[in-house]
Amino acid sequence: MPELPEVEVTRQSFAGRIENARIHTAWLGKPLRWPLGCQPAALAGRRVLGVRRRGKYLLLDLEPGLLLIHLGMSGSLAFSDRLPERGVHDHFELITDQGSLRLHDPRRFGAVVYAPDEAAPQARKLLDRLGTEPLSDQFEPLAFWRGLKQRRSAIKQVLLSGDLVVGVGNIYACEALFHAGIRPTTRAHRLSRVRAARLHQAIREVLARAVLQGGSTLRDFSSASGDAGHFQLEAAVYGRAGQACAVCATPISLLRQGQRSTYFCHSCQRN
DNA sequence: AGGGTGACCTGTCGGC
DNA sequence: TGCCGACAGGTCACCC
Repeated sequence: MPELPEVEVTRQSFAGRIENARIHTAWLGKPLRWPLGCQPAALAGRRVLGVRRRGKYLLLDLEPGLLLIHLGMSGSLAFSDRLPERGVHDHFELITDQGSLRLHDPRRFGAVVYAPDEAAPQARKLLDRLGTEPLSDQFEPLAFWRGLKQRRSAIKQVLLSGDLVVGVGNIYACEALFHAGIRPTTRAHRLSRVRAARLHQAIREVLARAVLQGGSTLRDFSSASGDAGHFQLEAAVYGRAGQACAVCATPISLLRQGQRSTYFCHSCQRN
């Protein structure tokens, strides 16, 4: 479910409310992608100082410690002072004096990992390889283009790999490539500096717009406050195979790249 | 070392 | 109605 916009919207929806909360109880259900790395009971009594985001990870700064939360494909968080009874797909919960934070994740590709701090191996293992934050000033067109020049695989695969730029998943890779007029199969190293700059801009605009729209709700994503996203309603290509392109009316094409669906306009997007 | 593939897990949907 | 395969927002370990 969650790409950068969904993760950021989730963060914004509960960061302020959990700030300075004292953890009363931590509860762990079925195994997630990785083990927590500590006993849940060891988290009791700690404070939650705040919530940051790095790529698709949420970082809960504790006193002391750090919790890394990844939503995988089907995860979502809920934060409230009164949550309904736990369901079969609820697998982690932090009960605090300001409300409960609960992870719902049917496929369990998500994870909650404890690390003593950000420099600890448990955290570095997950964060070290991550590329640049696309909405930060660190993300520059020229550096992006230089990075692309070193990669021979299809541009969409490079975006999804997350080692050049983070947070771009299947939906927003398709959308950004459409807005930049670039065919998803184009080899990254063949993009000109001008087209790389166009893609750089498209990534920023698409992600920023999606955050404003509350993310994309395809099946059941909602923020930690329970609000659905609306960006899917303005997707130009994602999930629209066979429908007319809004720009040129050509039917949107569908192909598979690395076992993922790619949507694009054969006419608007060129090699 | 870059690049491609299978694996993880559950739910849903379309076709027969 | 029921069964079966394909597919779903991610990413890691493993091969060449």
